[in-house]
Amino acid sequence: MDVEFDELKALDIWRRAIVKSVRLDAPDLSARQMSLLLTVYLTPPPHTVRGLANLLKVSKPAITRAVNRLTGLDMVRRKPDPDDKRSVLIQRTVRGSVFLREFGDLIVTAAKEESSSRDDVLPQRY
Amino acid sequence: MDVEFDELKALDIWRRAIVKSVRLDAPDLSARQMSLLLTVYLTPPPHTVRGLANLLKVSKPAITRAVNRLTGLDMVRRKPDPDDKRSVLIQRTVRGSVFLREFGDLIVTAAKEESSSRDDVLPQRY
DNA sequence: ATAAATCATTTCGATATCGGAACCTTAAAG
DNA sequence: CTTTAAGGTTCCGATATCGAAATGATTTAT
Repeated sequence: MDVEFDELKALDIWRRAIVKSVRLDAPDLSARQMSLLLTVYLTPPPHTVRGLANLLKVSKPAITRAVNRLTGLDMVRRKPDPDDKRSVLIQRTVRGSVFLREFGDLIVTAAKEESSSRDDVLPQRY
Repeated sequence: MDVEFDELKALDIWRRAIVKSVRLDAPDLSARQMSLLLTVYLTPPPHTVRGLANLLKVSKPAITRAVNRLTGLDMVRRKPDPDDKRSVLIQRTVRGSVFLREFGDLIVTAAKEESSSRDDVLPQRY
């Protein structure tokens, strides 16, 4: 019961945050892309294609594609590894930091609102 | 200061949850698709294409596409509106409920983990 | 009854992503 | 030195999604 209540609350915070993000016309990132972005920003470097593929349990080409997308958005960047010229380090960017800062703020705001105002949830016709 | 800390904590919970979801090979939903799914499950019906488009501030064809995807996954279903034959109601399914239940559990679990070990995992700045 | 507005989908050409195999470069092993 | 392994990208055909305009079906307004 308590668990179910927590789950519902958690899901609702998640909903509020992601709905706001979509409404703000943020880049429409997939779960893979978002998980990669968050990993690069919130876990200790170095981050490599191989390492991210293992962590997320997806193929290396899938990581390459996600990095391509995020690089196109200037949210991460590739840096050749000086110690192993086969390897590429995935690093942060200013834009990525800004995006995640704002996204974090959306979550915090959503958590604070937490079922106080229901203005934005009511369907149109009533 | 406190705000930044909360944001970081929130982002890290988000990271843990979404990384786990990706690792579990859950459907790779986009932000739009996830926001639509959560809205259908957590806000009061009825849900229509038009209403969802207004709520998420995206075009109606974008909603149609997202509903197509989620329908293919059997996570929502279309039901013709008996009162207005132009309209289509987007409704829940068993599979969608199960998915969100599990996803909610991932968030709750991530939130519990977070409070225990954070210093080891988080970088100094983001 | 006719015209206008509404709801959702379809179409269009273009781009993005899919999984998996093949590829290239570099590093390590023999 | 040659061979094998590792790291990452590119290729392949196929599918998915993009925004914008057009379409079909139904409802509302004149």
